[in-house]
Amino acid sequence: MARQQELLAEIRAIIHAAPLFQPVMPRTGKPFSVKMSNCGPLGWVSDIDGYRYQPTHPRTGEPWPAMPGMLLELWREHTAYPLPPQACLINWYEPQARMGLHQDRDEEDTDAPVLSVSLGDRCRFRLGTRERKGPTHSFLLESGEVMMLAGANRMAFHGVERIYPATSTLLGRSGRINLTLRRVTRA
DNA sequence: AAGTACCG
DNA sequence: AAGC
Repeated sequence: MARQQELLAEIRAIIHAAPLFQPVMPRTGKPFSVKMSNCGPLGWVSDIDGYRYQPTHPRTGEPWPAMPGMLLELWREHTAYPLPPQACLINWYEPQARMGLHQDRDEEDTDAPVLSVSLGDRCRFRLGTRERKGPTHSFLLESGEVMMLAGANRMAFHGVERIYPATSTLLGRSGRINLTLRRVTRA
């Protein structure tokens, strides 16, 4: 719990420097229901032109804040990957926010696992296979849980079906923060 | 046309 | 209403 509070404080400082932005779907411009920011040398963004990783914030033009040491440690402890993560995507879910089924496929390095940390309210998470219409199952994810998508699951479709408001007091209000650590380039 | 981090 |  104290570790979660400590991590949350780091994330709040990051969001202060690199404000949450509202991504939109490529081509259609439809806004996502989640808000995003990033830390680390690269950040994931989505706008009318497409999905990509870039070194700067789309609105401020500033480099993303540094990745907190705690996250680098988590990566080292949980993945046995030789290279450090380059991007930490911060997804902010208001209670009504969702994330449709998708794959994380904008990374060159698809051997590196994807590591996710949940903070705040519980959510129902859905995990499938590498095929969009493959079978899926869903389960609860709660504050403090660390989930790794590796091996056969690295390219699995996944999404967030629902947030359960007021199921955690960590944030001081309803909502969920998900941190997703990724290695982007190969070397 | 597929495909889809949108949508129902 | 979720789970699909």
